[in-house]
Amino acid sequence: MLTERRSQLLRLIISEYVDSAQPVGSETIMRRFELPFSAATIRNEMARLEEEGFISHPHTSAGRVPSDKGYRYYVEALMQARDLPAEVKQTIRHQFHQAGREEDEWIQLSAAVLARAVGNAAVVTLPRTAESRLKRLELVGIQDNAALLVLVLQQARVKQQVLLFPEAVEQEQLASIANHLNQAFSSHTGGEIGRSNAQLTQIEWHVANAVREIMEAADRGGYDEAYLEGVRNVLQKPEFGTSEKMLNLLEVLEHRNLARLIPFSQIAAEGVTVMIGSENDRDAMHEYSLVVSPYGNPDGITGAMAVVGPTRMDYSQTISTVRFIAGVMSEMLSTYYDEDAVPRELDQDATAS
Amino acid sequence: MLTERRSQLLRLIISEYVDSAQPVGSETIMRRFELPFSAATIRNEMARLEEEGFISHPHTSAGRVPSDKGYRYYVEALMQARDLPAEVKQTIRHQFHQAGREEDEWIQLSAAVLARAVGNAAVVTLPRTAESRLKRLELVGIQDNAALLVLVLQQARVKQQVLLFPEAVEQEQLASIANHLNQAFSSHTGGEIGRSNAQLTQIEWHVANAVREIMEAADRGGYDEAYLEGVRNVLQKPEFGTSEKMLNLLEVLEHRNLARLIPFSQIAAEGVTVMIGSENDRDAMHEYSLVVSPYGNPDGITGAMAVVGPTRMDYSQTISTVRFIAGVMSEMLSTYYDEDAVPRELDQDATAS
DNA sequence: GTTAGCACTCTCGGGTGGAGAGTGCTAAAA
DNA sequence: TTTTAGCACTCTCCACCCGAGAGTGCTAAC
Repeated sequence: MLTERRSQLLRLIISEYVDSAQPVGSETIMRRFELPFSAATIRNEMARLEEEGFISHPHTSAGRVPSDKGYRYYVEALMQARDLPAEVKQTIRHQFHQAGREEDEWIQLSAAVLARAVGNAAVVTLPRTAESRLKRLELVGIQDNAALLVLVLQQARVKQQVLLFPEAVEQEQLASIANHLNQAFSSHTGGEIGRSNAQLTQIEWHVANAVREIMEAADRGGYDEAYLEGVRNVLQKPEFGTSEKMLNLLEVLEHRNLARLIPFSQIAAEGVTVMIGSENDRDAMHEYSLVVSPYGNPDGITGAMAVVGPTRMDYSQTISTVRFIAGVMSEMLSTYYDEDAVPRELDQDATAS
Repeated sequence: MLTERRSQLLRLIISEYVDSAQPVGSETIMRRFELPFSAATIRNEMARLEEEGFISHPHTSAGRVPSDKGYRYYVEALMQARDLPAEVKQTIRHQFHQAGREEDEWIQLSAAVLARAVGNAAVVTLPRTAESRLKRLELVGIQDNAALLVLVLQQARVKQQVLLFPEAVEQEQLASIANHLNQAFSSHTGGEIGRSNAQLTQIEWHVANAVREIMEAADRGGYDEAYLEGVRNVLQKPEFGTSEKMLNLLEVLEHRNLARLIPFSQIAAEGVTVMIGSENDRDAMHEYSLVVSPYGNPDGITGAMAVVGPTRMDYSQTISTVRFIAGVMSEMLSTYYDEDAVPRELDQDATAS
């Protein structure tokens, strides 16, 4: 494909450009890396690299800049995937140990940790199952004709909604409704609840309907919810000289778009996927790269995390970091939320204080 | 204080500057408003207004720009507080009716609605009580030695946390623990739970301790949580020509700082408070104004909402909008969450289907 | 008190011109 | 055949200047 020397040269160009954000010239690179041949030779090689599309010229008399194809070749063939240093791992783990109490909180924390570790923006979706199942529901009266409906779904997700009744309902009656519905619908999916023909009073049917709606919305929502951190990391980079470019990026990272940012259909079921510049279908992303990884149990509860930054990024370090953090999160997920992590049968042996 | 004519002139200058974002000159304003005196007269008046600090000069030969003091005078004395047009109110109300199911969701929605209505950024804090009281707790097993603790607090707030036990605990036992703790602690505050000397088993004590921690964290957290929308509205305004200024604003609006943005100690308990530029203690806010209002029941559950934008903003329209939306939200809050809205006694008369 | 006239000040945009960086080509050296 | 030195050429960037335009402040007349 490429001669050894040209490969190495490409590697150096990328490394230098990632550092300096300046187009790199033949002279510069020769001095910087004390290469054993002259600038002229490098110019010849660069001309070839450019012919083949690995680097390009912003304008005639400027240095060279890696193209998307160049970065792609680098990621596939040149980059050595080095492991993170032990102390970095330690630091990251430590930050996770201060994780908040609620799921939302620690997902958000993970986005912040990732963003800081790679110096770019990070998006982390909430972990989801294919179809949620009801574990328990609870009705708590808050007014004569209003109650808070709390659903506990599998994998420790909690949903809540205020229900209004056409007439006053007493606390006792709420308890009995909850009781009945728990018996009827425990471990059912939203769809199953809809199709069920359990005997229900009118008011129970009203509640069951709300339960179904919430669960279906949760499933439909799927990866809608995600946390974004570190936008300022990206915006501070030299590529954002003009406020126009900043606004563009901010538009891409709008709250409403976050979930669409991650191309779920195109990422591997496991491991890190890299999408460089125009490899991404979305036009607005053509100047940015995405380093994505799913996390969680491959056939259970999963989410995805992504680093977003200019195509000029340290892919090696970013990939290692994403891989590591995805691992840590998968671990935490099975420790805390995965019901299959420890077989249920062990229950029998257990004693309680 | 100011002669009538100077007042009116100030009003026109502000109105023109808010529109155009350009320093306004004597000629411009004369032509624009067809004033019955000449530019020279206006220049004389402007010189006086400047002497007294209501307007200023960016540089010698530029037009005039309102100062913070000028805006302040405008807000106090010149601005007519006009009501929002009925159809705008209707539109806003309509947007609220599509409100989400969970409290977080509709607070976030309200921030988006406010931001759009005023064309600036908006921050809305979650509504809080002074001290939360436990309404009900629930333990749902998710692994042999882990359970999800769900707390329902007054005002329909829900908190959740995964609890790990030193040994396996069966579902029945969880139910009995929950039962016992519900009896002991229902309608208690976190502090009261801590001081209680109820008879508890070791594992119950473990759970009660977690409950206390969560509740105290929730109270301490207070206004920590807030939603921000419409940053791009602000960033698109002409005052943000340089990316530097954009970064400054983004820093102020960082997620972690949101709650500190609202100077709770300095806002009125009711009605709209306006803080213009350097009236705000925070240096970073000297170029921005804040239009703040609390919402909710004055002595019950309350939150605050604020509009953030450059000092050059349409104060009249912004104030009206904030006032109106705060009203709508207070209304919704008492409809859905305020337990005192309808006296409990009515319960007696109610019948249920 | 108001106005016209006018000199003055400052910004902004366009144009110019050199410095600097880097290229591509050619011809000689290895 | 590959590598290198030399050199003309190109393009950007920055500093500088200049004139147009907008607006002011002052003065003197109405």
